[in-house]
Amino acid sequence: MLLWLKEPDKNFPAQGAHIPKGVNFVGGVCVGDIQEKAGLSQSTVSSYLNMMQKAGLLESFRYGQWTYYRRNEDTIQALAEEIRTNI
Amino acid sequence: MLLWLKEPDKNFPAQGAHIPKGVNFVGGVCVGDIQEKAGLSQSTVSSYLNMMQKAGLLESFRYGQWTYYRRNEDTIQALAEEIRTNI
DNA sequence: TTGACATATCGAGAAATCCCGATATACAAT
DNA sequence: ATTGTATATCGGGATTTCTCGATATGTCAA
Repeated sequence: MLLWLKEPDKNFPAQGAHIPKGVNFVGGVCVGDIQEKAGLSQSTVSSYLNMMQKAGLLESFRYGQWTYYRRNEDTIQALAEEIRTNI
Repeated sequence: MLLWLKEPDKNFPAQGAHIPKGVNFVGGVCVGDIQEKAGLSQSTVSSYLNMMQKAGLLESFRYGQWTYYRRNEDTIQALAEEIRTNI
């Protein structure tokens, strides 16, 4: 999922249909689309995304009944760097 | 264990008492010393080390009844780099 | 307010991983 | 040959992770 979210346009249908005007949350993908691509149950995908958000790897914004997730590049890169230097 | 093996001198007793003259395997630590430090059973540690060796993260050499393991920096660094660039 | 939809949470079975004791193997010293 | 020591392998119980269906929560539209 993390890798898919590197290229949302390539891996998911166009997003933002339910995002209100004036809001800026580029690169976010709603749970349903991620779930469909993953082929896992809705509950599984929802909880994975939630975990990754709590871990800081993703950030999420809710618009109405939709929740959009996108990568938090800062923490992802920090983690990658941490691994690379300390492993 | 991987991290301990970054600094064998610091984390383990002096090695090489059973390594024959003329052989060059610096930085290797025998299973028994790793097991003692880990506080896990002998079988567990042995199998972990074996797995890591099969995965390419460690290399091992046997001298008599002793097996010495040390880090394979090349593959470890390659893995780290792979993670950093593709995550 | 009711019904429909998107997502979140809960409880639990299936599968994988962790880790052990018992035993096998390999080598060294007697 | 036999014994002792270091490591490897095997079988299985305990724990954790994975994943699901059922249900709850929140939101929109009629």
